[in-house]
This record gives sequence, structure tokens and C-alpha cells, in this order.
Amino acid sequence: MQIRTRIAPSPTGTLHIGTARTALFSWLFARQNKGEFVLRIEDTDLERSDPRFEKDIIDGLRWLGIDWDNKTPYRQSERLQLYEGYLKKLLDEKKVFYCPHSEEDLAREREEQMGRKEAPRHVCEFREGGVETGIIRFKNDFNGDITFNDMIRGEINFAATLLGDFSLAKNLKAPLYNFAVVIDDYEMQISHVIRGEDHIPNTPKQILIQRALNIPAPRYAHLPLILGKDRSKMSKRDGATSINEYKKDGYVADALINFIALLGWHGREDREIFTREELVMEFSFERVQKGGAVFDIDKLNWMNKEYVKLMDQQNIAREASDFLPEEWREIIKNNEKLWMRIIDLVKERIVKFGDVPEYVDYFFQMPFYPKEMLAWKGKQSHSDILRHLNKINELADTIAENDFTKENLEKELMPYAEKEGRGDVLWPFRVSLCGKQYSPGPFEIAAVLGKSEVLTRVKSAMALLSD
RNA sequence: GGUCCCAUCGUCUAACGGCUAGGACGGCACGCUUUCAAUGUGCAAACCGGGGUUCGAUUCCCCGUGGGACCA
Repeated sequence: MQIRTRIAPSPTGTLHIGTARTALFSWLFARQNKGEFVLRIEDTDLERSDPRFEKDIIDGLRWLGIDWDNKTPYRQSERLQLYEGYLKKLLDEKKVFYCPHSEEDLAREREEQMGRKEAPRHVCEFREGGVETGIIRFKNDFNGDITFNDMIRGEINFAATLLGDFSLAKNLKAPLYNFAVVIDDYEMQISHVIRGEDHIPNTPKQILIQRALNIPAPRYAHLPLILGKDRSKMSKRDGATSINEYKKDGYVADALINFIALLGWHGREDREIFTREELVMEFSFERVQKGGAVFDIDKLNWMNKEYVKLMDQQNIAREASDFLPEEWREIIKNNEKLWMRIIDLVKERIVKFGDVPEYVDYFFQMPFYPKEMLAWKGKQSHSDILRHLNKINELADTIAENDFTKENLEKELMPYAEKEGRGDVLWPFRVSLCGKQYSPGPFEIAAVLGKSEVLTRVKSAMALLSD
């Protein structure tokens, strides 16, 4: 059998983590089985759909490297005549009907049913036909159980009668979700429908429609949801939900893929790092979790760092430079060697590339910091600090400009530091150079900055203290 | 309110009736260190509850409880 899967996002919002993971699993399954993967934009809701969201979704999938086989994505808005044809057919066969009830009528009916602790549903008195206005509903006469075998959860049953005469379309040219999906999945010959578990309740309706149309049902796999901190469906409140925000923050696409794959899936070994190819090989629905997974940014950060560590310095330098402000980028464009030396110092602390500017700012501009920061462990007298900085200034000045290396700095300064206390001497020195609580060591920084800049910064630290 | 889904450390998870319940993130401690990071070592941390089934249940069944989703 030809395997064909799809991702069918609505352009009513950006590409979020949950959709990306559904896309990934569908893609992995298709690629693993030498099948096809289809992108379909479900934009039947014209009011809420926006081309900008469609672009965001497409950009996001591209960035993640999840490619689809239909060159131009399908758009439901361009397939309206198709749905209309099927709707007319069902109308002719009296399997669907027009329901003229108003929203208010329906709402009232629901209220009453809920008051009686009944399932809210609408069984219409116009189900045998007779009117030509209102929405189009499915004439649901089935009173048995609808059963389907989910690839992740096994058998799932629904009592069909509780569904009532559910809605299919607002009119002939405006199909609703459940109807359009069934038609499209059939027309596109989707063999496996892989989607979030929030669609489980839609499945029996879709199966009923398939039966009415006498078309085959695909296999279903309902993925567990990705949850926010509060264990409810992940939303804006849980921080970045759009994939493109992770791109902007400088995450590595492969790291995000790896991380998302592990949200609800796990290999058979205690392994966490998988290449894309390995994921294609290893993925299986038997090993997909049933319960929802909380999105943990700390673990993503760890994983991203692992991926950065795997990159060579050239790539890190190139990637990181994209996140620098314009002026700094100009500087390194003319001094690539400088940039490589800087990256060499900070590369192992990069969590995500968006953080790089704050790690390297002092290489491009004078640091600003409160003078208290110059005190080792926060308790060192100004006079001691001044004395040390003065000595550092003196010793550093004895090194020739061309010999201003890490090794020579160490040779000149360490004896003094050892004598006076390493932290007492080296901390103020380091802060005077970078103005930061955390940074690479002072000798490394100094060697990159160069003699005159180092002397300037040490002196300005002294001036700051004397204020 | 109805229906459906789910349930192992704080988080992601392993275990497919039989071990001191394993790994990862995070946390903590120690080592290394001028700081942080990195790294090394170690520690703490979980089977939702109650009934069955069984020689034996985290695992199978039932009932609770809890969480979630969908419907409007």
C-alpha cells in the first residue's frame, strides 16, 4: 500500500509546537515508508484565516526541514466546488438535509439538554427534508457504536446516537471542518491520518460521513497533546509557541526537531540525541506515549547547546554573526580573525545564538558596570582594588604591544596574583575588561582586546572607583 | 453538563508479571577553577488510591480519584 500522510494546519495562527510535532511525526512516518507527505492549508474559515499565518507556517516547516511532496500546498478555499459536488450528491440521496434552526434555538435546546444531564445534540425535525435554507446537516440514523482502531490507543468507541444530526456545511459553498477533511483525505488518498488527540471526538463523525459516501476510511493515529506548565494545552501564555520565534532566538533547527521528537516519543535505548536520518529509521507509533507532555524549555536549551557543541567553529562563527547588531557585523566583516578569536572564547557557553551579542558586547564597546562589581565576592575595599589595578596596569605596560598574549600576561601577572590572592587581583581585572559577572578569563579577554584597550579599561576602572 | 482520552521522580521518559523501578533535563553537594560555563564524581527525587486476577503486580481487569480534550 502506498503510504501517504499529511499535515493540515489552519492559517488562523502561527505554526506552533504542537502542529510542528504532528507534522514531524507524519513526515517521519511517510519518509520511513517511502511514502508521500502532503501539506494542505485548511482555510475554509475565511474570517479567521490570514495569508500572513500561511506564510508563517510554510516558513516554519521549511526552516525545520520538513518538506512536502506537493509542490504547491493544497488550499481548501480553492477546492470549494469539489465539496459542493459531494454535498449535492448527499442531498440527492437524502443523506443530508437543510436545518433552518437559528443559533438561538440551538443554544436553548443545548441548555435544556445539559440541564437534564443529557448529551448536547441536535436531532432535527427537518431531517427528512422540506426546507432549502439554513445549514446542512448529516442525517444520523446510525444507532450502534462507531469503532475505530487507533494506532496509538487501540480501540475507541463512540455511541453514534449521541452525536445527533451534526453539521456539515454552512451552505453548499461553505463546508465545515469535518466534511472538508473527509473529502480531502479521500481525494488525496491519505492512508494515515496523524493528528492531535483533540481530534478524537471528530473521528466518529468523519467515519459516519465516509460511510454515507461509501469511501474507505484511513488509519488513524492520535498523538498526545503538548502541554504548558499548567498541564493544559500549550498556549501563548506558555512563552514562545510559534516555531519562528525559536528561529529568531537562534535555536538550531535540528535541535528543535530532536527535542520535539522526544515529546511523546522515545527510542528503545536510553539515547536522546538523534539525527534526522536516525529519527526516520527509528520512529514507530508503538513507542509513542499516550499521555500529554509538558514542554520544558530547560531541556530544549540543554539540547540546543549539545547541537552547538557538535558544530565546528567556522559554522558557529557564521551562525552567530547573523545575530549581531549591524555595526558589530560591519566590524567583523573587515576583521574575520578577530571574530574567530572572540568566538573561540565564548563558543562553549552558547545556549542559543540569540544570546551571543550579550556574551560579546564588551569586545565592541566599553563596558558599563556599577563599581561595586569590581569587588571580589562583593567585599573588597576600594583601596585594595585600586592598588591591584594599579599594579596590573604597571605590569601589563611592561609587555610590548606585539607580545600581548595570554601566555605573557600570565607570566607577568600571575606571580603578583598568587602573592596577593588570585581572586583579589584577577576578579577586578576581569570586571574592568568586560563589566560582567560571568565571562571568559581575564587573560584570554585581554589578549583579544590588545594592549592599549586593556590599559584604557583598567584606568577607567580606577577612575570609576575614585569618583 | 455529556462524551472521549490519559495517569512512573518537579519535567521528558524506560520497564511489555518476577531485580536496590533505569536514563535524561533541572536541583543539590563535592572536585577542578579568577567568575560563569564546560567537565568529573556523588546525592536527593516517582509507580494516584482501593479492590480483584496471580505464587507474584508499576505492569492485566474493575471501581474510585485526579488531569486533559472535545461539544456550545
